[in-house]
Amino acid sequence: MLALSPSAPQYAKANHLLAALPESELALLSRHLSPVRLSFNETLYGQGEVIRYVFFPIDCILANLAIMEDGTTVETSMIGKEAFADIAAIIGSGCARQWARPLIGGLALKMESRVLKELFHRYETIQNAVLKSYRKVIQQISLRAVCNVRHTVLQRLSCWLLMVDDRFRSVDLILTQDTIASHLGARRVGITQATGRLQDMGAIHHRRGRVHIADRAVLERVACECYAKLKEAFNDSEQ
Amino acid sequence: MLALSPSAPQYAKANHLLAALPESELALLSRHLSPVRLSFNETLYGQGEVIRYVFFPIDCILANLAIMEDGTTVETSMIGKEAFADIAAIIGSGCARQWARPLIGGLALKMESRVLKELFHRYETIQNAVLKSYRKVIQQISLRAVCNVRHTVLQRLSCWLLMVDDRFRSVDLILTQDTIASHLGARRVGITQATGRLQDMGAIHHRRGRVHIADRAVLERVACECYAKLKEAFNDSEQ
DNA sequence: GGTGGTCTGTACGATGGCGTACAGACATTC
DNA sequence: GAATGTCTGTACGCCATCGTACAGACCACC
Repeated sequence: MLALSPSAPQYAKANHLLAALPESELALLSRHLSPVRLSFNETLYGQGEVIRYVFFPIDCILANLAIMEDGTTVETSMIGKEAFADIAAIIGSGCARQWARPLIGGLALKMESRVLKELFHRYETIQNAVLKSYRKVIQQISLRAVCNVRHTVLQRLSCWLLMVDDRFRSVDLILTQDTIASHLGARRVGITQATGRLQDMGAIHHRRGRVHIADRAVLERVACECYAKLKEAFNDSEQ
Repeated sequence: MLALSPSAPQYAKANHLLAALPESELALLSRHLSPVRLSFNETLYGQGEVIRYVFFPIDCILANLAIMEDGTTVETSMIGKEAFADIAAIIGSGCARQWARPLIGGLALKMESRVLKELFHRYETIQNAVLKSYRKVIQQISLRAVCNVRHTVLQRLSCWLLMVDDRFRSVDLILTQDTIASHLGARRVGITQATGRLQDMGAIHHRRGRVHIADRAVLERVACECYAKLKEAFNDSEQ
Protein backbone atom coordinates (compact mmCIF):
# COMPACT_ATOMS: atom_id res chain seq x y z
CA MET A 1 0.00 0.00 0.00
CA LEU A 2 1.67 3.18 -1.20
CA ALA A 3 0.75 6.51 0.38
CA LEU A 4 0.40 9.38 -2.07
CA SER A 5 0.45 13.13 -1.69
CA PRO A 6 -2.53 14.33 0.36
CA SER A 7 -4.79 15.59 -2.40
CA ALA A 8 -7.91 13.63 -1.61
CA PRO A 9 -10.51 16.19 -2.78
CA GLN A 10 -9.46 16.00 -6.39
CA TYR A 11 -10.19 12.29 -6.46
CA ALA A 12 -13.20 12.21 -4.18
CA LYS A 13 -15.71 13.02 -6.92
CA ALA A 14 -14.83 9.80 -8.69
CA ASN A 15 -16.29 7.75 -5.87
CA HIS A 16 -20.07 7.71 -6.17
CA LEU A 17 -20.69 7.66 -2.43
CA LEU A 18 -18.49 10.67 -1.80
CA ALA A 19 -19.71 12.47 -4.90
CA ALA A 20 -23.29 12.24 -3.68
CA LEU A 21 -22.55 14.05 -0.42
CA PRO A 22 -23.28 17.76 0.07
CA GLU A 23 -20.12 19.86 -0.20
CA SER A 24 -19.98 20.57 3.52
CA GLU A 25 -20.05 16.90 4.50
CA LEU A 26 -17.65 15.99 1.76
CA ALA A 27 -15.26 18.58 3.15
CA LEU A 28 -15.63 17.02 6.60
CA LEU A 29 -14.68 13.62 5.28
CA SER A 30 -11.96 14.85 2.96
CA ARG A 31 -9.95 16.13 5.83
CA HIS A 32 -9.49 12.52 6.91
CA LEU A 33 -9.09 10.89 3.51
CA SER A 34 -5.73 10.16 2.01
CA PRO A 35 -5.10 8.64 -1.40
CA VAL A 36 -3.32 5.31 -1.53
CA ARG A 37 -2.39 3.00 -4.36
CA LEU A 38 -3.49 -0.55 -3.64
CA SER A 39 -1.90 -3.45 -5.43
CA PHE A 40 -3.26 -6.89 -6.17
CA ASN A 41 -0.87 -8.66 -3.89
CA GLU A 42 -1.94 -7.32 -0.53
CA THR A 43 -4.49 -8.18 2.12
CA LEU A 44 -6.77 -5.36 3.23
CA TYR A 45 -8.58 -7.30 5.92
CA GLY A 46 -8.04 -10.82 7.17
CA GLN A 47 -10.90 -12.91 8.49
CA GLY A 48 -11.70 -11.80 12.05
CA GLU A 49 -9.33 -8.86 12.04
CA VAL A 50 -10.35 -5.48 13.37
CA ILE A 51 -10.97 -3.14 10.45
CA ARG A 52 -8.76 -0.16 11.17
CA TYR A 53 -9.22 1.58 7.85
CA VAL A 54 -11.99 1.93 5.33
CA PHE A 55 -11.33 2.38 1.62
CA PHE A 56 -13.24 4.35 -0.99
CA PRO A 57 -12.18 2.97 -4.38
CA ILE A 58 -11.40 5.47 -7.11
CA ASP A 59 -10.31 3.20 -9.91
CA CYS A 60 -9.43 -0.02 -8.12
CA ILE A 61 -11.73 -2.93 -7.35
CA LEU A 62 -11.79 -4.56 -3.95
CA ALA A 63 -13.08 -8.09 -3.47
CA ASN A 64 -14.52 -9.89 -0.49
CA LEU A 65 -13.56 -13.54 -0.51
CA ALA A 66 -14.78 -16.40 1.62
CA ILE A 67 -12.12 -18.96 2.40
CA MET A 68 -13.18 -22.59 2.51
CA GLU A 69 -11.70 -25.23 4.76
CA ASP A 70 -9.72 -26.66 1.86
CA GLY A 71 -8.15 -23.28 1.22
CA THR A 72 -10.09 -22.46 -1.94
CA THR A 73 -11.94 -19.18 -2.16
CA VAL A 74 -15.16 -17.74 -3.50
CA GLU A 75 -15.89 -14.08 -4.06
CA THR A 76 -19.05 -12.81 -2.44
CA SER A 77 -18.84 -9.25 -3.70
CA MET A 78 -16.69 -6.80 -5.57
CA ILE A 79 -16.58 -3.18 -4.57
CA GLY A 80 -15.56 -0.39 -6.89
CA LYS A 81 -16.26 3.30 -7.07
CA GLU A 82 -19.96 2.77 -6.33
CA ALA A 83 -19.38 2.00 -2.65
CA PHE A 84 -16.68 1.49 -0.02
CA ALA A 85 -15.06 -1.24 2.05
CA ASP A 86 -16.20 -2.15 4.55
CA ILE A 87 -19.37 -1.32 6.40
CA ALA A 88 -18.44 -3.90 9.02
CA ALA A 89 -16.01 -1.30 10.32
CA ILE A 90 -18.82 0.70 11.84
CA ILE A 91 -21.10 -2.06 13.14
CA GLY A 92 -20.59 -4.00 16.34
CA SER A 93 -17.06 -5.09 17.06
CA GLY A 94 -15.83 -3.77 13.72
CA CYS A 95 -14.24 -7.05 12.72
CA ALA A 96 -14.01 -8.34 9.17
CA ARG A 97 -15.88 -11.53 8.50
CA GLN A 98 -14.13 -12.29 5.23
CA TRP A 99 -10.87 -11.78 3.51
CA ALA A 100 -10.65 -8.59 1.45
CA ARG A 101 -8.06 -7.82 -1.18
CA PRO A 102 -7.79 -5.76 -4.35
CA LEU A 103 -8.96 -7.64 -7.40
CA ILE A 104 -7.67 -4.88 -9.65
CA GLY A 105 -5.02 -2.62 -8.21
CA GLY A 106 -5.38 1.13 -8.32
CA LEU A 107 -6.27 4.23 -6.42
CA ALA A 108 -8.43 4.44 -3.30
CA LEU A 109 -9.07 6.96 -0.57
CA LYS A 110 -8.25 5.66 2.87
CA MET A 111 -9.65 6.73 6.21
CA GLU A 112 -9.57 5.57 9.79
CA SER A 113 -12.61 3.47 10.65
CA ARG A 114 -13.23 5.19 13.97
CA VAL A 115 -13.48 8.56 12.23
CA LEU A 116 -16.06 7.31 9.77
CA LYS A 117 -17.94 5.63 12.59
CA GLU A 118 -18.11 8.89 14.47
CA LEU A 119 -19.22 10.90 11.45
CA PHE A 120 -21.73 8.20 10.58
CA HIS A 121 -23.44 8.69 13.91
CA ARG A 122 -23.20 12.45 13.87
CA TYR A 123 -24.36 13.37 10.35
CA GLU A 124 -27.51 11.98 8.86
CA THR A 125 -26.44 12.74 5.29
CA ILE A 126 -23.30 10.69 5.76
CA GLN A 127 -25.28 7.96 7.43
CA ASN A 128 -27.71 7.82 4.55
CA ALA A 129 -24.97 7.76 1.96
CA VAL A 130 -23.19 4.94 3.76
CA LEU A 131 -26.38 2.93 4.18
CA LYS A 132 -27.36 3.40 0.57
CA SER A 133 -24.02 2.20 -0.67
CA TYR A 134 -24.30 -0.69 1.73
CA ARG A 135 -27.65 -1.54 0.24
CA LYS A 136 -26.03 -1.76 -3.17
CA VAL A 137 -23.56 -4.28 -1.85
CA ILE A 138 -26.29 -6.36 -0.22
CA GLN A 139 -28.14 -6.41 -3.47
CA GLN A 140 -25.05 -7.54 -5.30
CA ILE A 141 -24.43 -10.35 -2.86
CA SER A 142 -28.04 -11.48 -3.09
CA LEU A 143 -28.04 -11.47 -6.85
CA ARG A 144 -24.82 -13.38 -7.01
CA ALA A 145 -26.08 -15.96 -4.53
CA VAL A 146 -28.89 -16.61 -6.98
CA CYS A 147 -26.66 -16.56 -10.05
CA ASN A 148 -24.24 -18.97 -8.40
CA VAL A 149 -26.89 -21.62 -7.97
CA ARG A 150 -28.69 -21.22 -11.28
CA HIS A 151 -26.26 -20.30 -14.01
CA THR A 152 -23.32 -21.81 -15.83
CA VAL A 153 -19.69 -20.86 -15.48
CA LEU A 154 -19.83 -19.23 -18.92
CA GLN A 155 -22.74 -17.04 -17.90
CA ARG A 156 -21.24 -16.17 -14.55
CA LEU A 157 -17.92 -15.32 -16.13
CA SER A 158 -19.60 -13.00 -18.62
CA CYS A 159 -21.50 -11.29 -15.84
CA TRP A 160 -18.38 -10.96 -13.77
CA LEU A 161 -16.29 -9.49 -16.57
CA LEU A 162 -18.99 -6.94 -17.27
CA MET A 163 -19.05 -6.00 -13.61
CA VAL A 164 -15.29 -5.58 -13.61
CA ASP A 165 -15.51 -3.48 -16.76
CA ASP A 166 -18.14 -1.24 -15.18
CA ARG A 167 -15.79 -0.50 -12.31
CA PHE A 168 -12.46 -0.32 -14.10
CA ARG A 169 -12.14 0.60 -17.75
CA SER A 170 -8.75 -0.08 -19.14
CA VAL A 171 -7.04 -1.60 -22.12
CA ASP A 172 -6.26 -4.86 -20.37
CA LEU A 173 -7.34 -6.45 -17.12
CA ILE A 174 -4.46 -8.07 -15.31
CA LEU A 175 -6.09 -11.38 -14.44
CA THR A 176 -4.89 -14.95 -14.71
CA GLN A 177 -7.37 -17.75 -15.19
CA ASP A 178 -6.40 -18.98 -11.76
CA THR A 179 -7.37 -15.68 -10.18
CA ILE A 180 -10.66 -15.59 -12.01
CA ALA A 181 -11.40 -19.15 -10.90
CA SER A 182 -10.66 -18.32 -7.28
CA HIS A 183 -13.17 -15.50 -7.46
CA LEU A 184 -15.92 -17.29 -9.34
CA GLY A 185 -15.62 -20.40 -7.21
CA ALA A 186 -14.90 -22.59 -10.23
CA ARG A 187 -11.95 -24.66 -11.45
CA ARG A 188 -9.16 -23.06 -13.39
CA VAL A 189 -9.86 -25.44 -16.28
CA GLY A 190 -13.48 -24.32 -16.30
CA ILE A 191 -12.29 -20.77 -16.83
CA THR A 192 -9.96 -21.87 -19.65
CA GLN A 193 -12.90 -23.38 -21.48
CA ALA A 194 -15.21 -20.44 -20.85
CA THR A 195 -12.65 -17.82 -21.89
CA GLY A 196 -11.91 -19.91 -24.96
CA ARG A 197 -15.54 -19.80 -25.94
CA LEU A 198 -15.83 -16.08 -25.26
CA GLN A 199 -12.76 -15.50 -27.40
CA ASP A 200 -14.25 -17.56 -30.23
CA MET A 201 -17.33 -15.39 -30.04
CA GLY A 202 -15.18 -12.26 -30.24
CA ALA A 203 -16.21 -11.02 -26.82
CA ILE A 204 -12.73 -10.95 -25.37
CA HIS A 205 -9.07 -11.37 -26.25
CA HIS A 206 -6.90 -12.96 -23.69
CA ARG A 207 -3.31 -13.90 -23.33
CA ARG A 208 -1.14 -14.94 -20.45
CA GLY A 209 -2.32 -12.99 -17.45
CA ARG A 210 -4.33 -10.43 -19.37
CA VAL A 211 -7.93 -10.14 -20.48
CA HIS A 212 -9.10 -7.55 -22.95
CA ILE A 213 -12.81 -6.92 -23.28
CA ALA A 214 -13.38 -6.53 -27.00
CA ASP A 215 -17.14 -6.49 -27.33
CA ARG A 216 -19.42 -5.80 -24.41
CA ALA A 217 -22.50 -6.45 -26.50
CA VAL A 218 -21.51 -10.08 -26.99
CA LEU A 219 -20.78 -10.46 -23.30
CA GLU A 220 -24.15 -9.01 -22.43
CA ARG A 221 -25.83 -11.48 -24.78
CA VAL A 222 -24.06 -14.42 -23.20
CA ALA A 223 -24.52 -13.23 -19.60
CA CYS A 224 -27.62 -14.27 -17.72
CA GLU A 225 -30.49 -12.05 -16.73
CA CYS A 226 -28.59 -11.32 -13.53
CA TYR A 227 -26.31 -8.77 -15.15
CA ALA A 228 -29.09 -6.31 -15.83
CA LYS A 229 -30.03 -6.43 -12.16
CA LEU A 230 -26.41 -6.20 -11.04
CA LYS A 231 -25.94 -3.18 -13.26
CA GLU A 232 -29.00 -1.59 -11.75
CA ALA A 233 -27.59 -2.20 -8.27
CA PHE A 234 -24.36 -0.58 -9.41
CA ASN A 235 -25.96 2.54 -10.83
CA ASP A 236 -29.13 3.27 -8.99
CA SER A 237 -28.67 5.98 -6.41
CA GLU A 238 -32.37 6.15 -5.62
CA GLN A 239 -32.92 2.70 -4.29
CA MET B 1 -52.50 -11.66 8.25
CA LEU B 2 -54.50 -11.93 11.43
CA ALA B 3 -54.31 -9.13 14.01
CA LEU B 4 -54.17 -10.27 17.60
CA SER B 5 -54.83 -8.58 20.91
CA PRO B 6 -52.31 -5.79 21.52
CA SER B 7 -50.00 -7.50 23.98
CA ALA B 8 -46.71 -7.02 22.23
CA PRO B 9 -44.45 -6.76 25.28
CA GLN B 10 -45.08 -10.31 26.38
CA TYR B 11 -43.75 -11.60 23.07
CA ALA B 12 -41.03 -9.07 22.45
CA LYS B 13 -38.38 -10.86 24.50
CA ALA B 14 -38.55 -13.81 22.13
CA ASN B 15 -37.09 -11.72 19.33
CA HIS B 16 -33.34 -11.40 19.81
CA LEU B 17 -33.12 -7.90 18.41
CA LEU B 18 -35.84 -6.58 20.69
CA ALA B 19 -34.59 -8.57 23.66
CA ALA B 20 -31.16 -6.96 23.38
CA LEU B 21 -32.54 -3.43 23.69
CA PRO B 22 -32.46 -1.52 26.98
CA GLU B 23 -35.86 -1.48 28.71
CA SER B 24 -36.49 2.16 27.90
CA GLU B 25 -35.96 1.74 24.18
CA LEU B 26 -37.90 -1.51 24.13
CA ALA B 27 -40.78 0.33 25.74
CA LEU B 28 -40.57 3.00 23.02
CA LEU B 29 -40.80 0.39 20.32
CA SER B 30 -43.41 -1.74 22.05
CA ARG B 31 -45.91 1.06 21.90
CA HIS B 32 -45.91 0.65 18.13
CA LEU B 33 -45.67 -3.13 17.89
CA SER B 34 -48.66 -5.31 17.40
CA PRO B 35 -48.70 -9.09 17.23
CA VAL B 36 -49.91 -10.70 14.03
CA ARG B 37 -50.16 -14.26 12.89
CA LEU B 38 -48.59 -14.72 9.46
CA SER B 39 -49.47 -17.67 7.29
CA PHE B 40 -47.51 -19.36 4.56
CA ASN B 41 -49.80 -18.26 1.82
CA GLU B 42 -49.34 -14.54 1.92
CA THR B 43 -47.00 -12.01 0.37
CA LEU B 44 -45.34 -9.60 2.79
CA TYR B 45 -43.54 -7.55 0.18
CA GLY B 46 -43.62 -7.77 -3.59
CA GLN B 47 -40.66 -6.83 -5.70
CA GLY B 48 -40.42 -3.03 -5.94
CA GLU B 49 -43.23 -2.37 -3.50
CA VAL B 50 -42.90 0.22 -0.79
CA ILE B 51 -42.34 -1.53 2.53
CA ARG B 52 -45.07 -0.14 4.76
CA TYR B 53 -44.52 -2.48 7.68
CA VAL B 54 -41.59 -4.23 9.24
CA PHE B 55 -41.91 -7.58 11.00
CA PHE B 56 -40.06 -8.96 14.01
CA PRO B 57 -40.52 -12.75 13.92
CA ILE B 58 -41.39 -14.48 17.17
CA ASP B 59 -41.81 -18.04 16.01
CA CYS B 60 -42.35 -17.69 12.29
CA ILE B 61 -39.71 -17.67 9.58
CA LEU B 62 -39.75 -15.12 6.79
CA ALA B 63 -37.98 -15.76 3.51
CA ASN B 64 -36.58 -13.42 0.88
CA LEU B 65 -36.96 -14.90 -2.57
CA ALA B 66 -35.52 -13.78 -5.86
CA ILE B 67 -37.81 -14.39 -8.82
CA MET B 68 -36.19 -15.45 -12.08
CA GLU B 69 -37.46 -14.56 -15.52
CA ASP B 70 -38.85 -18.07 -15.95
CA GLY B 71 -40.87 -17.69 -12.78
CA THR B 72 -38.77 -19.98 -10.62
CA THR B 73 -37.47 -18.72 -7.32
CA VAL B 74 -34.39 -18.92 -5.12
CA GLU B 75 -34.21 -18.01 -1.47
CA THR B 76 -31.49 -15.54 -0.57
CA SER B 77 -32.12 -15.46 3.16
CA MET B 78 -34.42 -16.66 5.90
CA ILE B 79 -35.21 -14.44 8.82
CA GLY B 80 -36.40 -15.73 12.16
CA LYS B 81 -36.28 -14.45 15.70
CA GLU B 82 -32.65 -13.37 15.32
CA ALA B 83 -33.49 -10.37 13.15
CA PHE B 84 -36.32 -8.56 11.39
CA ALA B 85 -37.70 -7.89 7.92
CA ASP B 86 -36.69 -5.71 6.25
CA ILE B 87 -33.90 -3.22 6.63
CA ALA B 88 -34.73 -1.90 3.17
CA ALA B 89 -37.67 -0.16 4.83
CA ILE B 90 -35.38 2.41 6.37
CA ILE B 91 -32.86 2.97 3.59
CA GLY B 92 -33.37 5.13 0.54
CA SER B 93 -36.75 4.82 -1.11
CA GLY B 94 -37.85 2.06 1.24
CA CYS B 95 -38.76 -0.31 -1.55
CA ALA B 96 -38.40 -4.06 -1.42
CA ARG B 97 -35.97 -5.53 -3.90
CA GLN B 98 -37.23 -9.08 -3.52
CA TRP B 99 -40.30 -11.03 -2.76
CA ALA B 100 -40.82 -11.80 0.92
CA ARG B 101 -43.19 -14.36 2.35
CA PRO B 102 -43.44 -16.57 5.42
CA LEU B 103 -41.66 -19.86 4.96
CA ILE B 104 -43.14 -21.13 8.20
CA GLY B 105 -46.25 -19.42 9.47
CA GLY B 106 -46.49 -18.11 12.99
CA LEU B 107 -46.30 -15.10 15.22
CA ALA B 108 -44.55 -11.82 14.46
CA LEU B 109 -44.62 -8.29 15.81
CA LYS B 110 -45.58 -5.72 13.23
CA MET B 111 -44.75 -2.06 13.08
CA GLU B 112 -45.04 0.81 10.64
CA SER B 113 -41.81 1.32 8.71
CA ARG B 114 -41.83 5.06 9.09
CA VAL B 115 -41.93 4.76 12.88
CA LEU B 116 -38.94 2.44 12.94
CA LYS B 117 -37.14 4.73 10.53
CA GLU B 118 -37.69 7.68 12.80
CA LEU B 119 -36.60 5.81 15.93
CA PHE B 120 -33.61 4.41 14.04
CA HIS B 121 -32.37 7.93 13.38
CA ARG B 122 -33.18 9.21 16.82
CA TYR B 123 -31.82 6.50 19.14
CA GLU B 124 -28.35 5.15 18.76
CA THR B 125 -29.13 2.00 20.72
CA ILE B 126 -31.94 1.16 18.34
CA GLN B 127 -29.76 2.01 15.38
CA ASN B 128 -27.02 -0.29 16.61
CA ALA B 129 -29.42 -3.12 17.29
CA VAL B 130 -30.94 -2.81 13.83
CA LEU B 131 -27.57 -2.66 12.10
CA LYS B 132 -26.22 -5.60 14.07
CA SER B 133 -29.20 -7.75 13.25
CA TYR B 134 -28.80 -6.80 9.67
CA ARG B 135 -25.19 -7.70 9.74
CA LYS B 136 -26.32 -11.19 10.64
CA VAL B 137 -28.50 -11.31 7.57
CA ILE B 138 -25.72 -10.11 5.28
CA GLN B 139 -23.48 -12.77 6.67
CA GLN B 140 -26.12 -15.36 6.00
CA ILE B 141 -26.56 -14.22 2.42
CA SER B 142 -22.80 -14.24 1.86
CA LEU B 143 -22.38 -17.70 3.31
CA ARG B 144 -25.23 -19.05 1.25
CA ALA B 145 -23.85 -17.49 -1.91
CA VAL B 146 -20.72 -19.52 -1.28
CA CYS B 147 -22.59 -22.67 -0.32
CA ASN B 148 -24.75 -22.42 -3.43
CA VAL B 149 -21.77 -22.54 -5.73
CA ARG B 150 -19.72 -25.16 -3.92
CA HIS B 151 -21.96 -27.73 -2.30
CA THR B 152 -24.40 -30.42 -3.31
CA VAL B 153 -28.15 -30.32 -2.98
CA LEU B 154 -27.90 -32.88 -0.16
CA GLN B 155 -25.52 -30.68 1.78
CA ARG B 156 -27.48 -27.54 1.15
CA LEU B 157 -30.71 -29.22 2.16
CA SER B 158 -29.17 -30.41 5.42
CA CYS B 159 -27.88 -26.92 6.15
CA TRP B 160 -31.22 -25.41 5.33
CA LEU B 161 -33.21 -27.79 7.50
CA LEU B 162 -30.89 -27.09 10.42
CA MET B 163 -31.38 -23.38 9.89
CA VAL B 164 -35.13 -23.82 9.87
CA ASP B 165 -34.92 -25.93 13.01
CA ASP B 166 -32.86 -23.26 14.77
CA ARG B 167 -35.59 -20.73 14.12
CA PHE B 168 -38.70 -22.83 14.59
CA ARG B 169 -38.76 -25.90 16.77
CA SER B 170 -41.82 -27.96 16.28
CA VAL B 171 -42.94 -31.52 15.80
CA ASP B 172 -43.39 -31.20 12.07
CA LEU B 173 -42.43 -28.63 9.51
CA ILE B 174 -45.18 -28.01 7.01
CA LEU B 175 -43.15 -28.12 3.83
CA THR B 176 -43.71 -29.83 0.52
CA GLN B 177 -40.79 -30.90 -1.60
CA ASP B 178 -41.91 -28.34 -4.13
CA THR B 179 -41.66 -25.55 -1.59
CA ILE B 180 -38.23 -26.69 -0.44
CA ALA B 181 -37.06 -26.82 -4.05
CA SER B 182 -38.30 -23.31 -4.74
CA HIS B 183 -36.28 -22.06 -1.78
CA LEU B 184 -33.09 -24.00 -2.41
CA GLY B 185 -33.11 -23.20 -6.12
CA ALA B 186 -33.13 -26.87 -7.07
CA ARG B 187 -35.53 -29.21 -8.86
CA ARG B 188 -38.35 -30.85 -6.97
CA VAL B 189 -36.97 -34.24 -7.99
CA GLY B 190 -33.62 -33.31 -6.54
CA ILE B 191 -35.30 -32.71 -3.20
CA THR B 192 -37.10 -36.06 -3.42
CA GLN B 193 -33.78 -37.81 -3.79
CA ALA B 194 -32.07 -35.82 -1.07
CA THR B 195 -34.89 -36.23 1.45
CA GLY B 196 -34.94 -39.92 0.60
CA ARG B 197 -31.29 -40.23 1.49
CA LEU B 198 -31.69 -38.20 4.67
CA GLN B 199 -34.56 -40.46 5.67
CA ASP B 200 -32.47 -43.56 5.01
CA MET B 201 -29.82 -42.12 7.29
CA GLY B 202 -32.40 -41.54 9.99
CA ALA B 203 -31.96 -37.78 9.95
CA ILE B 204 -35.55 -36.96 9.09
CA HIS B 205 -38.96 -38.50 8.60
CA HIS B 206 -41.11 -37.08 5.93
CA ARG B 207 -44.51 -37.64 4.52
CA ARG B 208 -46.77 -35.72 2.23
CA GLY B 209 -46.26 -32.07 3.05
CA ARG B 210 -44.50 -32.61 6.34
CA VAL B 211 -40.91 -32.95 7.44
CA HIS B 212 -39.91 -34.11 10.89
CA ILE B 213 -36.34 -33.59 12.01
CA ALA B 214 -35.45 -36.79 13.83
CA ASP B 215 -31.73 -36.48 14.41
CA ARG B 216 -29.91 -33.18 14.21
CA ALA B 217 -26.56 -34.86 14.74
CA VAL B 218 -26.90 -36.75 11.48
CA LEU B 219 -27.94 -33.60 9.65
CA GLU B 220 -24.95 -31.76 11.04
CA ARG B 221 -22.66 -34.53 9.85
CA VAL B 222 -24.09 -34.41 6.35
CA ALA B 223 -24.20 -30.61 6.14
CA CYS B 224 -21.19 -28.78 4.80
CA GLU B 225 -18.83 -26.59 6.76
CA CYS B 226 -21.16 -23.70 6.02
CA TYR B 227 -23.63 -24.64 8.73
CA ALA B 228 -21.21 -23.93 11.57
CA LYS B 229 -20.68 -20.45 10.17
CA LEU B 230 -24.38 -19.92 9.56
CA LYS B 231 -25.10 -20.96 13.12
CA GLU B 232 -22.51 -18.50 14.33
CA ALA B 233 -24.16 -15.75 12.32
CA PHE B 234 -27.47 -16.72 13.88
CA ASN B 235 -26.23 -16.65 17.47
CA ASP B 236 -23.44 -14.17 17.78
CA SER B 237 -24.60 -10.91 19.26
CA GLU B 238 -21.12 -9.50 19.52
CA GLN B 239 -20.17 -9.41 15.89
C1' DG C 1 -67.06 -43.95 -1.36
C1' DG C 2 -65.95 -41.81 -5.57
C1' DT C 3 -63.53 -37.94 -7.75
C1' DG C 4 -60.21 -34.45 -8.58
C1' DG C 5 -56.24 -32.27 -7.29
C1' DT C 6 -51.90 -32.29 -5.10
C1' DC C 7 -47.81 -34.49 -3.69
C1' DT C 8 -44.21 -37.99 -4.11
C1' DG C 9 -41.29 -41.72 -6.22
C1' DT C 10 -38.92 -43.47 -10.14
C1' DA C 11 -36.89 -43.49 -14.58
C1' DC C 12 -33.89 -41.91 -18.46
C1' DG C 13 -30.79 -39.53 -21.35
C1' DA C 14 -28.25 -35.24 -21.63
C1' DT C 15 -24.91 -32.15 -19.87
C1' DG C 16 -22.20 -29.19 -17.13
C1' DG C 17 -18.79 -29.24 -13.95
C1' DC C 18 -15.34 -31.71 -11.12
C1' DG C 19 -10.69 -33.70 -10.14
C1' DT C 20 -6.62 -34.84 -12.01
C1' DA C 21 -2.82 -35.17 -15.07
C1' DC C 22 0.39 -33.55 -18.36
C1' DA C 23 2.55 -31.03 -22.07
C1' DG C 24 3.38 -26.88 -24.41
C1' DA C 25 3.69 -21.81 -24.34
C1' DC C 26 5.25 -17.84 -22.35
C1' DA C 27 7.84 -14.60 -19.34
C1' DT C 28 11.74 -13.50 -16.37
C1' DT C 29 16.20 -14.00 -14.59
C1' DC C 30 20.81 -14.86 -14.79
C1' DG D 1 20.21 -18.24 -24.75
C1' DA D 2 19.51 -21.45 -21.08
C1' DA D 3 17.06 -22.36 -17.02
C1' DT D 4 13.21 -21.84 -14.07
C1' DG D 5 8.75 -20.91 -12.78
C1' DT D 6 4.22 -19.61 -14.11
C1' DC D 7 0.32 -19.79 -17.03
C1' DT D 8 -2.61 -22.03 -20.44
C1' DG D 9 -4.69 -25.77 -23.39
C1' DT D 10 -6.28 -30.40 -23.80
C1' DA D 11 -7.77 -34.82 -22.34
C1' DC D 12 -10.43 -38.31 -19.71
C1' DG D 13 -13.48 -40.59 -16.57
C1' DC D 14 -16.84 -39.57 -13.08
C1' DC D 15 -20.67 -37.63 -10.84
C1' DA D 16 -24.30 -34.31 -9.62
C1' DT D 17 -27.84 -32.12 -11.49
C1' DC D 18 -30.93 -31.00 -15.09
C1' DG D 19 -35.28 -31.47 -17.83
C1' DT D 20 -38.93 -34.18 -18.64
C1' DA D 21 -42.32 -37.69 -18.22
C1' DC D 22 -45.45 -40.64 -15.88
C1' DA D 23 -47.57 -43.50 -12.40
C1' DG D 24 -48.88 -44.28 -7.83
C1' DA D 25 -50.01 -42.43 -3.25
C1' DC D 26 -52.38 -39.48 -0.47
C1' DC D 27 -55.84 -36.06 0.95
C1' DA D 28 -60.00 -33.32 0.90
C1' DC D 29 -64.38 -32.58 -0.62
C1' DC D 30 -68.69 -33.54 -2.42
